[in-house]
Amino acid sequence: MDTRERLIQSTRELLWERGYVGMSPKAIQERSGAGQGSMYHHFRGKPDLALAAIDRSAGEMRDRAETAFTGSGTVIERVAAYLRRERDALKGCPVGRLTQDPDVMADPGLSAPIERTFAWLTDRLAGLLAQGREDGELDASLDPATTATALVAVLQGGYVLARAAGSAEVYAQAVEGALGLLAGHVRQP
Amino acid sequence: MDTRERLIQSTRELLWERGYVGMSPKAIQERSGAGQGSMYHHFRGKPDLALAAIDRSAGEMRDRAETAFTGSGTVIERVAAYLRRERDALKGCPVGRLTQDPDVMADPGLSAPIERTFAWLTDRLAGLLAQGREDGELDASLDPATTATALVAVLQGGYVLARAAGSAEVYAQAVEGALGLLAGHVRQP
DNA sequence: GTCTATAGCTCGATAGAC
DNA sequence: GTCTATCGAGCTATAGAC
Repeated sequence: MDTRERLIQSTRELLWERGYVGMSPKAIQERSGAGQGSMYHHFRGKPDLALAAIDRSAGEMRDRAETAFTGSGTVIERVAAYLRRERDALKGCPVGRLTQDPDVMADPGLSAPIERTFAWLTDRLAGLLAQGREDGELDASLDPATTATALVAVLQGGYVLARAAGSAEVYAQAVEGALGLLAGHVRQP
Repeated sequence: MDTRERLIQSTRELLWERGYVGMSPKAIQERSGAGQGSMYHHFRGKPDLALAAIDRSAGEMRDRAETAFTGSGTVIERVAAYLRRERDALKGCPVGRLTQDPDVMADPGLSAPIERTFAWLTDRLAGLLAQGREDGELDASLDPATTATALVAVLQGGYVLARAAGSAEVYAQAVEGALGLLAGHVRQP
């Protein structure tokens, strides 16, 4: 891995662990093994480096979701697979956590990829639910858009509750609760 | 409002807006109008002041929830009233947002009130759902504990999505999606 | 109780040698 | 490309006068 790549990876880790306000250029340098001059040669500064890191994390999050959504099985099975996918619940969502960072949200360049990622995710999931409704797999009364938003919110809130409790199990409970609620809208074949 | 109280209120605001790592004693002093010496006379330092602020915010959050839970109406009505209660969605949850703060979670004294608050909230809501099930208002298939966790997660995640989208409306959509899912488990009278 | 002064450190960035 | 030196500002806290 070259220096530029190591800088991006270290920044991704630090943004995940400490957020933007809690992350210093010095910490990035120490973790990546790059020197001061090296960092400022490859990137204009902290915001520039953070943007590269955020773009990378957002792209990865999107790719993983798409993999689950395009998997095999019924709509409900694919949604369940996405929700139950293995996650490091105690670390939180590397993208979602940045919405709590004042300096990230104050910078339109940094907040835009976050906004796009969640807009895409919610829309994609809503499309999947709409398809399940058309196929007769899901109740006609189920609203795809609000339901999709609620499901994504369960994941993001699950991280919050897991961290609050200091237990990844709480995340799993939130997911099972959501799937239990969803089960009431699945039509029996 | 005396100086000590102004310090606590200013700290609550800053923790809400910027989190613990993003909040400096200097900012607290400027917002509260208290001087350096004054702040360190009333509190031992930043962690001590933050603890007082967190305790206050957690207590308020608990009181508001309890008010909704003990209101009039069926269980579903009270749960809906709690979920739909007016909130400043774009500001996020003053307690939940602290779970993303590395320095808060690294300090057991600061994280304990957060853990207690969410444990209480989830348990209280689970008890309400259990009662609704006993009363025949809710489906017997609904698990109170996981459902309660999912509902609290929808709120916490709703804040995340609202901030990501820059729109309080997204929070409302998450709530309506959750209530729509819950509706499938309400027994018709 | 509140003030000012000061400490020692880190922040985010720039400069210029190699 | 990477290094070291340096900058001005802000950080969290302590000291001691009033």
